[in-house]
Amino acid sequence: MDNGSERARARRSVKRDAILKALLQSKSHPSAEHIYNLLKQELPDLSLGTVYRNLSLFREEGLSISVGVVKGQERFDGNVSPHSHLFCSCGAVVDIDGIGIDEELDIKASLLSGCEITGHEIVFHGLCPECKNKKERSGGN
Amino acid sequence: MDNGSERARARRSVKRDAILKALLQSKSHPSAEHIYNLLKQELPDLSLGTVYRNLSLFREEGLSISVGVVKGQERFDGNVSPHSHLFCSCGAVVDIDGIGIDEELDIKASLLSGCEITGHEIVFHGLCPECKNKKERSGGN
DNA sequence: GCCTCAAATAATAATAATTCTTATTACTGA
DNA sequence: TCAGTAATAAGAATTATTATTATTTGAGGC
Repeated sequence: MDNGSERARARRSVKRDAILKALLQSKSHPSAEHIYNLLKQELPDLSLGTVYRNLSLFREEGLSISVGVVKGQERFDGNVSPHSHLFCSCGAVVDIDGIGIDEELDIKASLLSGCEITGHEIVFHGLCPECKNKKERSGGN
Repeated sequence: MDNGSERARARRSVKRDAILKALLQSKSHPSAEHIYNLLKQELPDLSLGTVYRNLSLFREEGLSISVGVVKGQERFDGNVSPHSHLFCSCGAVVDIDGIGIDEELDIKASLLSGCEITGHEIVFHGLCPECKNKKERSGGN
């Protein structure tokens, strides 16, 4: 087989690399705008459209995932291994590691629904550590 | 009988009732636009803003939930009892009933992360029955 | 039956996120 | 060097959602 076509995609690109690196290093599950603001300093001629474009590419290539939409903005994660997230009412998205994925659930759901299930994720709701502390300090609970 | 203050809120509103009824009857987890198109026939002077406004109210009042954003559009569900959903790549959202919520998970996640967890949901990915059939008929597995 | 008040509504303007378009630039292979 | 291709920036266009404003509706008191 001819991997010329392979070589043809996803080569050279300073900005692509910077966007991917920023995504991989971030723990905050950033939005496109978030990454744009982060990189604008070191890459002043970066455009928001380029960030959107590359984030879409990463997702298609399996280099990243979308963890959901918060306040209208899509949030991304460079950690593609299966793990869970908590969505805080303040807008923060927090990794929840250590919750195993029960593959039996997919089989069960498939039988129950007649759907073809390729996987699942667990979405937690509540308060991130900061908001939890703030609430406790102000007398709640 | 006189419970004036009760009567004072959420009384009269043909449109509110129609929107709520459409949401409760729908199994497709409609978007605001979806409901608007549905009701426009019987209520020609319904406005999209009214649909958005009432869907927000329902969510605040606990009469409905948001199940997520698909292709930029928020999708709602009048079934507020805990249950799971499958998100198909075609945009369909399918109820997955019969998957119990494991409350132990919330406690475990809380201990693991330092977050305050108020609940969780399971989000399945895959193909809805229609897309599954289509795929099988066209030869793929 | 009229009047007043408050809430619901429609229409539309405004806003915000995302996608699309176009021209330009940079790299690659011949 | 040159042609071809992909990446890019900038901004226009699109789309979903929210905010604003004036109007309408219905309830209750007179």
